[in-house]
Formats: sequence, structure tokens, C-alpha cells
Amino acid sequence: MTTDRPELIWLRPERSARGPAPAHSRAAIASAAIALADAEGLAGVSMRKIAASLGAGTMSLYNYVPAKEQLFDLMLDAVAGEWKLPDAPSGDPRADLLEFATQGLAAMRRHSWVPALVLTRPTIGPNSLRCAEFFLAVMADNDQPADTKMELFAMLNSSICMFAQWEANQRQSGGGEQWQQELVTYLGQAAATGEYPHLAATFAAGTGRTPDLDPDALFARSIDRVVGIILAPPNNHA
Amino acid sequence: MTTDRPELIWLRPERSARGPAPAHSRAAIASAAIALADAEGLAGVSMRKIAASLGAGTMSLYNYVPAKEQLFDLMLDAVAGEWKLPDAPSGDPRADLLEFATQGLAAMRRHSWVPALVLTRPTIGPNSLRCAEFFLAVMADNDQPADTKMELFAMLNSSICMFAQWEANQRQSGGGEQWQQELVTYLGQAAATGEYPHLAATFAAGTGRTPDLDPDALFARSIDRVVGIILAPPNNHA
DNA sequence: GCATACTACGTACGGTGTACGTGCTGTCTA
DNA sequence: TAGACAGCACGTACACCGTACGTAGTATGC
Repeated sequence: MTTDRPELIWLRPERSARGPAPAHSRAAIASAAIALADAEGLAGVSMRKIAASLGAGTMSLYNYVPAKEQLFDLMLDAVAGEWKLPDAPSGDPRADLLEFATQGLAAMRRHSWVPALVLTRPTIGPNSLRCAEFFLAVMADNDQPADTKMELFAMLNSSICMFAQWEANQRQSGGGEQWQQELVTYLGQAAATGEYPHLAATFAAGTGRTPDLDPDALFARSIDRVVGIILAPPNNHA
Repeated sequence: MTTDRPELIWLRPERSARGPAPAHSRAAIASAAIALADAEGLAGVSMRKIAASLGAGTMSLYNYVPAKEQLFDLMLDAVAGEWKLPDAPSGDPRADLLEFATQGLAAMRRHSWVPALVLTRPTIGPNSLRCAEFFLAVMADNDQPADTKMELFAMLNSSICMFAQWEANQRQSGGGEQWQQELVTYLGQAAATGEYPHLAATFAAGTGRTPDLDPDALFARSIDRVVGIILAPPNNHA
């Protein structure tokens, strides 16, 4: 409420000239938080645990981060820094966007808490801006309005997130045998009611199939569609 | 690490024959929780507040719901029940899917906490199944593999969620004047560094524009693309 | 009649984010 | 150079959270 200091964390300097040198850093705190989230999930991240893993007092963290929410911003931007992007577009926009998406998926596979979090917190830290910059560089020759390009960027990012989240859910569900069992039981019951004929048919058809298409290939196929939409000339759509 | 015992809530009967009649119901509890989430956000939902709003003791809720996590399932399925779907497909799949998406967007606009939540919790309650059933009925004449259809359903749902979440973020950001101000300041600074030339150009081009395209039209346009992909014959893509 | 299974709910425990105060340290200003 | 002062480290404390557990009451099946 009382906003003497800027709310936006990127606007406040990491360190001012006065006072003793800090014993830690935003980057170190974010890194510790990321390690915790990777190991225990986002819900397992607490200020006390982060402080303990850094050997700091809990309340010391508040000298670096105004609140836990802003810590999430730091975490997300740190992950955005893991994208390994070429310095300049290659000249093949489709390949560049695919590579961008692949980098994103890889990062989100390492940090399965990212997709759900990034959806609720639009990130605009330095590393995220670097990603946006790359996207816009790739799209430089594409004559669409500026804000449309930003929407397309959001669309690409969301698609990557969706896929990563879907994978994470699969993994989580597949892990619990009992849950899988219960799910089958329940869907069987639902099908037996006769209220869901199409669903029952689909369920029956789906069972016993072997495919399990290579996840990477599935991702490439899905994202290729999205990239196609993004790169399509603006007015070719009815 | 708690021993994961998912205990699918849809499998346990709401009420058994023995014992006194319950004073409340899952539906009433879910409804109270939804009202709370609408008013204060998902983080504002607590067992104590729900109980208070129902005039019940906090711990009584645990006679209806094994844990708070399962309550989220109830909430999501209750919202899925708000979709107003025709009994049968109209014969125009494109129109049907657009209508489906529009219903979804409307529900998510009423309950802005849904998109983020549903992404992390695949819903399979009775109402959610009804939605899937409708989708499959629309897709009945479309000869794609069963599991592909389910993937496409997930894709459609995700797209709706993405759009709704994006809108919610816009609304939230636009609400805080100071935040908006700080964002502009920060982006200005970032642009001034010269590290983000394309971003700076895009930002400059975006400022001063008037469009603010009607959100519904924007949604229709976006979702129409997705519907196009969904309805496209399976092998028309390179 | 009576065991049984369920409802209702108070109490309590271990966890959370963080406001506040206290002492310290380094730098900038007069 | 003296002192004001901003930033740092951290302990304590508070309000709130999810929920395990125990107790008491009540309707049903045998």
C-alpha cells in the first residue's frame, strides 16, 4: 500500500552505495529458490528453507527481495536466462522459432514448476526481454503491426508452456499407480452409465493402442503448426 | 514428501447410508469456495473462511472433502457445469467449437482463477466429462485417431485458458496505475540501454496506437485459427 | 438393543509470510 | 574528522494456514 519504493523489482537497484557489503545476492537467492522448487515443487519453496540453504537468517532475505511474490519474478527470469539463443537470426525464421521453442521446452523440463507460474506472472526481467528481443529480430522482416507481433510472441510462449505443463501432468499421473488405477475405474463407471457414448467409444479405442509417439517429435509437430500461424502473412486468413 | 494417496474424489460416494444426515453438501462447499475465490483470488480461499461462510465448523468440511486439493477439483468441475452446451451438435462443427470456446471464455471471465488452476489439475469430474463428450460428438465425423482427438481437445481447452488468463493479466495490470507507470519507466530504461533495439522499436511503434480491438473479436479470431487446425484433415500438413 | 458408521466440531501442532526492533557497518556530508 | 544515516543481519512475534486427533451425538443395519 505505502509505496515509497517501486513495486517492480527490476526498477530498484540491487545495491546502493551506502551500508556494508551484502553477504548474498539476488541471483544466489533465486538460485537457491529454484533448486528448492525443482526438488519439492513450488509449494515447497519457503523463505525459511531458502534462508537455511544459504546459511542466512530468514529475515535477511527481505533485504534483497521485498516480498515472496517478487522472488518468483527473479526465479522466472533466471530460468529465462537458461535459453541459449544465437546472437542473431539465422535467416531461416521457421528454424529459429523452432529452436527457440525447443530451448524453452528444455528449460521447462528442467523446471517443471515454470509453466504454471509464468502464466500468472508475465515476466519482463532482463533475460525475458532478451528472449523477446530475439523473437522480434526473427520477425523483423515480417510486416505485421507491432502489437500483433507481441501477441504472437505470447502465443508462442503459451504454446510452449502448455506443452511442457501437459508433459509434467502426464509424468505426475503416470507415476502414481493407484491414481492411474482409480482413473480407469472411474472412467469405466462413467462409460457404463451410458451418458457419455462418444467418450466411452474413444476411451475404448484409445485403450490397447501402442503409439506413445516420441515426445520430442510430438512437440516439433505441434509447435510447427503454431510457428506456421505466426509466420503466415497477415491477410491470408478468411 | 507425503505419501501420495490421490483418493480420486469422484470415486467416493457423497454420502453413505449410515449416520445422521449431513448438514451441508459438496456442492454447497464448492459454491462457497468459488464465491471466495471470485472475491479474493485463489489464495484467499481457506478452509476456515469457507466454513465460516457456511456457518459450519472448520473441521466439519473434512467430512465432505478429504483435503483442500480435492476441493479444487470440485470447484473446477462446478465451473465446468456452467458451460451451456446444446444437447447435440448442430451439424456445423466450426460453429459448435466456437460456441464451446465462447462458453468457456465466459465462464473463465466470471472466475478468473480457473485458467491457472485447471492447467495444473486435469479435471475429470462429471461436468468436465460432459464437455469432453460434446467435443467428441462434434468431432464424430472426423476420422482421426481417438487419442489425437483427446489431444486436440486439450489443445482447444488450453487455448481458451491462455486467452482468458491473458485477459485476466491485462485487467490486473491495467488496474494498478502505479504498476503501469513503473512498467513504462522500466521498459524505457531497458530500451535506452540499446541492448534491445527491436524491442525498443516495437515498443515505440506500439505506443500511441489506438486500436484496442474488441476483446471478443480478438478471441474469435484467435480461436478460429485453433479450430481450423483441429478440424483440418489429418494429413494435409507437410 | 446395540454395535456400527457417520456427522459435528473444539483443540492443538507444525508450518507459513512478514512486521518490527535492535545492533552493526560502511559511506557520504558538514 | 565527527556524526548522521542508509543499508545489512537477524531474533522475536503475530496472524493465519492445513489438518491430525479426540470427543460427543445420531441415525441405521442386524
